[in-house]
Amino acid sequence: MRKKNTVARTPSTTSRAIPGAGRRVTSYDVALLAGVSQSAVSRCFKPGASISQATHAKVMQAAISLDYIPNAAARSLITRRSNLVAVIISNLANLYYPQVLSDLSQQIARQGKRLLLFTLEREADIGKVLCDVWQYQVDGAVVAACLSDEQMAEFGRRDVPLVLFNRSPREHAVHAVLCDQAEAARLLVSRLAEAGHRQFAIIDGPGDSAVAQERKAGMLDRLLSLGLPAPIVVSGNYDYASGGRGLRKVIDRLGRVPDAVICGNDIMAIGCLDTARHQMGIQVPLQMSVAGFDALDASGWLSYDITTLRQPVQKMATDAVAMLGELMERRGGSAERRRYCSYLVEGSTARLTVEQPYFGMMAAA
Amino acid sequence: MRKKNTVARTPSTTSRAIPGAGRRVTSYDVALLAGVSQSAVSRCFKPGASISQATHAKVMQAAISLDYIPNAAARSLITRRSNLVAVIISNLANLYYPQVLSDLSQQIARQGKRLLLFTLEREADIGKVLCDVWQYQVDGAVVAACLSDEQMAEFGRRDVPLVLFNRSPREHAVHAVLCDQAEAARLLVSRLAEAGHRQFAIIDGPGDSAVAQERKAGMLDRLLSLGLPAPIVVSGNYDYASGGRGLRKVIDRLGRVPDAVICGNDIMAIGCLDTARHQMGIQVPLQMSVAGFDALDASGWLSYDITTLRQPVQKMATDAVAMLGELMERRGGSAERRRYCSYLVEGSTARLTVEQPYFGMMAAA
DNA sequence: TTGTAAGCGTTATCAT
DNA sequence: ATGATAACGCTTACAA
Repeated sequence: MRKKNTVARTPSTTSRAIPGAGRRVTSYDVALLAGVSQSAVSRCFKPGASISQATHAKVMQAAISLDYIPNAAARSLITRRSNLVAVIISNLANLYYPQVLSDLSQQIARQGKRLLLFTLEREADIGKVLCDVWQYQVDGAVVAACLSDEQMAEFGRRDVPLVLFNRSPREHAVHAVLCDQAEAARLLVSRLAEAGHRQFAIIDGPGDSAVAQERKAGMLDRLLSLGLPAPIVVSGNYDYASGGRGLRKVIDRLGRVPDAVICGNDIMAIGCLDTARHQMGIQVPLQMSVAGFDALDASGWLSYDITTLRQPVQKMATDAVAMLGELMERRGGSAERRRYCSYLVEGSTARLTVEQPYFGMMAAA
Repeated sequence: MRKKNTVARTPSTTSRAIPGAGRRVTSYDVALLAGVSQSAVSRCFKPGASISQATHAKVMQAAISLDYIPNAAARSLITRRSNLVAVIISNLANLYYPQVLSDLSQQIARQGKRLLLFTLEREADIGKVLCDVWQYQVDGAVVAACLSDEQMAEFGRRDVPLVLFNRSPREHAVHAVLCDQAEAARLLVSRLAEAGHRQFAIIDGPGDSAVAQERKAGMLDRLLSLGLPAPIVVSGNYDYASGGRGLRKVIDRLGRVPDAVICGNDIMAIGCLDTARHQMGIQVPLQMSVAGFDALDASGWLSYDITTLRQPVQKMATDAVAMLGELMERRGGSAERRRYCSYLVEGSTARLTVEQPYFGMMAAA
């Protein structure tokens, strides 16, 4: 019955109803040419299989002359491993941290896996995407987007190892690498408060960014516990323009320049800074401090030198894939949640130490 | 014989030698539960197959209750379509144009395909990557990296539609979307020359960037044909620091400030500009013009407002996938090469018009 | 070490 | 409209 298969494979049978292509080269073709069995061919492509030098050579020669490459679909059907890793990332995250995707890609390749990429225009699209993920029987997934509890549970049910990237799962049994955004935000507020800032303003990130919500929550939390006046909170959407717009709204609402503006990310901080300096003539940091989050490359440029919080994103990406790798090898293992700390990059857009009083007076004048 | 399969699928057979997972849910399980044949189940998941309402409902209900999702590997084995599109992109390109990857991803998803991503640390890695591409039987590929003629030919031999992104194939029969880098560079040089710049300097991109080479060639070409003095050429690697370093080298070699510095991309232009203004006290554009390529978001920020050339990358990405889509539908079609023009963004870092003489004198003073 | 044969989970081609 | 049944191209016992 398989014989029939072998016969059907002679070059004479050319006409096929398949739309485009001429027949594909299979391991049978190679076997025929090399004068060995099909399984011998298969073994030649399996590292560490028992094969004699002689046949290996014959097979490889035949394979090369036919341009033969094993078919991953057929292989994964029988081995039940696709060697695919899904990466699900929101568009936002990709645009602001292109480095992350590059790192994930490198690390996944290093593990001998391929990367199936899904980007989300809106986080709400994740349902459809997951359906694709299941179809392709990925061996694991790194997700930098919001999953519902039910969605996380489905990974468990389908035995697909999952590592969340920068999302804190409510559900306990989920692996994650994450940066404590709220704690970072608290740290920043504390440092600014110590340096004497009292009236804060927050230019918040978009509502569908989990990271933005955590940052805001951390700020509000610490401001409250320090007994400082309620901050002005305006919303932005992480882009340059909303930094400038946000600052204008803040000043409008407050009737004056706040002591410190904390922006949900560095892009907005840069926008805010540019508007303050170039359009409103505000001296930063003398009259007002500006701080952001992320420590982008641009944040360190001479024209900005933003005071910001750096997340070790590269390390996080590397570790996420390493974690996933272990999960894929020996499935199971207890849920691990690896936390990373942001650290403060003390740029020059915020006063972080108490000035001599008269300096402060002069600046205000 | 298939019967055996059906039997083997009763819940009683639980023990399997497969490492981790319990048995997967297959269409046989669904068929059994719904009380129909396996092929009926298959048809239910094929859009536009002939199925009665009644059975469709029964099957879907069973499928949902079992969490059944068709297996893409098995499907692609028989249909000879993986519904995968490979995207091969150099790390460089991804970091500087994250938008491109996002756009490609969206468009590929819109065509009902999934994106298999390969990023290249070095362009030399492409050989290994291609091997993976063949294994996974992708339906098509978008490549933003350098391919040898032989490599392009292999796409043809294997009947995998290919669209090059921003690489001009020497080979004729290859589809591509590209931006004429050399022409853009010539345009820029001409405009600067018209405005009176004579001594040019070039801060070149890295040697393994095809785009950088084309840009440089275009500049040199036009400078020569205009009979202008030979430019100082120093090499950079597309990052911020090499912009500043490049400027210092240029001034070192020239013994004075050049009339115009053209940088291989905007990041270097920004670095050059920052160093000129903040560290060397050079007035831009009064004493020296600075220009770049790409029109990044950052190039438009108030602190910079770089004079630069914009490539319609978003449109290019969209069109590349559209082209690929057509190729995948009705295979074949004549090789199309879609060219796009860069257009000049007249920022404020370069003089583009002839100043009144005495203004020029004042500036120099 | 090698060959034989039984799947892996689908879709496609037939009859019915 | 539905159900048998034969591929698809591979890996992996098992036997030789």
